[in-house]
Amino acid sequence: MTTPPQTAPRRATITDVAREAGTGKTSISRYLNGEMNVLSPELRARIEAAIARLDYQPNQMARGLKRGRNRLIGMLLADLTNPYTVEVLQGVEAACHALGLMPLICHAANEVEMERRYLQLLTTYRVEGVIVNALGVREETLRPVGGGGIPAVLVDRLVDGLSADMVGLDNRAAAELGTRHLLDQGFDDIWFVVQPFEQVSSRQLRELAFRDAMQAQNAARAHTLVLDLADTAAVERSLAELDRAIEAGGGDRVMGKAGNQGNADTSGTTARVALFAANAPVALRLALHLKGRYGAGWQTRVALLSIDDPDWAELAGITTIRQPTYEIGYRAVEFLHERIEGVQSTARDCLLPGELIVRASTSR
Amino acid sequence: MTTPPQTAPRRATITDVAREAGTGKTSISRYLNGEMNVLSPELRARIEAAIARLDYQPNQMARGLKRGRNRLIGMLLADLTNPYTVEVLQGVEAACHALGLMPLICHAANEVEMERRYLQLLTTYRVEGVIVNALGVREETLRPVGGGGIPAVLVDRLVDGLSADMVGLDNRAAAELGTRHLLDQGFDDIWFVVQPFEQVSSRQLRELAFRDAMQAQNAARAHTLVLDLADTAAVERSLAELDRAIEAGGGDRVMGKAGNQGNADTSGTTARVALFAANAPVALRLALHLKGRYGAGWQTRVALLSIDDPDWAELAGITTIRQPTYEIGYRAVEFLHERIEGVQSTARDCLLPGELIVRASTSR
DNA sequence: CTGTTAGCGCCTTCAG
DNA sequence: CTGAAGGCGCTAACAG
Repeated sequence: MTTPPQTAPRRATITDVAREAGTGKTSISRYLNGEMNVLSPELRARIEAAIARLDYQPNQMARGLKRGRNRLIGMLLADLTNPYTVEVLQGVEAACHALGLMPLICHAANEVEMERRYLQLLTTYRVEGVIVNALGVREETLRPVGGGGIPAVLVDRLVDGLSADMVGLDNRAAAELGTRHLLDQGFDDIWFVVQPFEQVSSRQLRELAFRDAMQAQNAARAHTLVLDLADTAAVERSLAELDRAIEAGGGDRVMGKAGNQGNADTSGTTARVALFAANAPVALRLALHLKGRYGAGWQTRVALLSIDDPDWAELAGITTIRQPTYEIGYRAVEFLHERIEGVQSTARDCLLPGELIVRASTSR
Repeated sequence: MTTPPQTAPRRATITDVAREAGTGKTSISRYLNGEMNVLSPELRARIEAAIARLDYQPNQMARGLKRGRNRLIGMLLADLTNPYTVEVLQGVEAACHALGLMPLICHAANEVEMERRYLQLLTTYRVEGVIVNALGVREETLRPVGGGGIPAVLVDRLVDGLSADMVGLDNRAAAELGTRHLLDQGFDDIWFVVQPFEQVSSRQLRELAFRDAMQAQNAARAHTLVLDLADTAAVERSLAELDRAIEAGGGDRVMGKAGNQGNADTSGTTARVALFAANAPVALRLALHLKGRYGAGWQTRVALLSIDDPDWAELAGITTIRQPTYEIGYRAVEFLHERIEGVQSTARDCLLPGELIVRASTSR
């Protein structure tokens, strides 16, 4: 109760504490680092008191400078607007917490240039490692990091030419799961809608797996539609194409595979159309459009399934494939931590399964 | 020149660059700090070359240690799951970027204990200032920060007993705007739904302003319902209460004000019920419930208006009051920056207006 | 214009 | 068990 804090009192340093405790800096340092067995209980008590009295808190920067590790790791995020990202982040934070790491979160807001700059900034702060979930990072961009000795772990997407640990959804299995569900429900004209592929490997993988799954099932009508959310005009055109297909009850374009084998199929009869969104942002855009066109009950008119399970999915009644986001984040940090501690194995992949959540939109 | 650096090539230091450029460290430092007018073009060129050759990047930690400022600011966030938070963050990042600051983002995930710990951690990293959007931070918790000389700016909520700059929505005006809109649309039995007030001043302010607005309009039926999203059972009970009110077409509880003055009111006739959500998380919970109970077209059955404008609002067709989130974040950083630069004025408030966005749910 | 000399706050030998 | 001395990478006076 005797602490009238008055004028911006310079924060106490280790020297202050040493003086206050009537000892040398070394002992304070030892205390801070938990080397209790090397301190007499008496000294230890004095130090404790001094620290409390001065409200001393060791300067992480100085410690980092000295021993070369500051417990900071970089977390480069392409898009915090995507619920997926936030969820992954929760796992990252939990793991960091458990491992005594501090994540430096950088949000590139879908701008490749930003990503580059942040990456550079991170090295400047001498982070011990980096977790990357970026849009356009190429091998060269990551050179100063992955190459320069700073360990890196990729989340959700690979970087071509870079060999690093990666953790994310098992895209192939997820796309198969979704496709099969739609086919099982009797949909036979499926449109896979995805953002421009760019450097994002997961988009490519999902689309590829979708096509493969369709082919494996001898399903005739597999379409892929690229939706560039950043380009309004392009979006309009793409959606118009979709409308035509939906309203024709099938549409005449058939991209998926070549031949329809013996399987009973629906050629001739009206096809049942379903939309397969590659992720939540796409799904939202589609839902908005469908609602505008078919009204409140659009879910019963056209089937929509999406990878990602944003909080509004339940509200909109769309079927989803939920990613184990928390675990993805957690594992990423664990991987990174191992690398920081010196593990040298070749690049590892950790592919986690998604979970199908069926809702009104696809259950007749 | 002896051993080609093969394993984890230690990052180049200023000393390395000096040697490489055949000069002293001081000149390098001068170069780094842009004191070009004090360097001969010749030397400058040599330095430039050396830096490029060594891929040198100054160590921010060391710089910070030396000059006492590391350009780091703390950003304490109560809930990244709330779109509001992410939007504010975008403004923060933009401003930081413009001012050469680096935000250290800490996500407390609605846990008061986490907030305390992060705040402490931030001081440990010697951040130059802190932007706080927390759930349960009280004056004492912020003592090591606001009191200990580190400037702090509050976002969206005040901290009792602490005098610091604050920026956020003009809650009173927003609540009035919403209330008036509902009344104008002919709703006369309005339920304000809000999370437990706890230490969150904005929740209290909104509720208070709502009641005041109702009273000013001589509107008889003003109710306040507290929805504790963290407590499933409690939520169920609260929602059941709401259902009763909605289905009675009015309900018998009247909490708002005491007397109904001369104004024409609806007593006797069936009242038109409307729900006023204090923020997006509440609105989402309400929407989910209403959809479950009244089906896809629930928006036409019961009116829902919410402060906050999450991306699914358009999809759900609910009326909202959009906050100037980006600007809130931007201003917060500007305030903080001024404080860091030494501005000493008394605590300032920056209240920004919200914007009403009318959608199906409240427009008959 | 340029280099030398001290530290910033802390940790780490290395002698007591 | 304890303390003194040196240095991490960088900047900030002072000399030249």
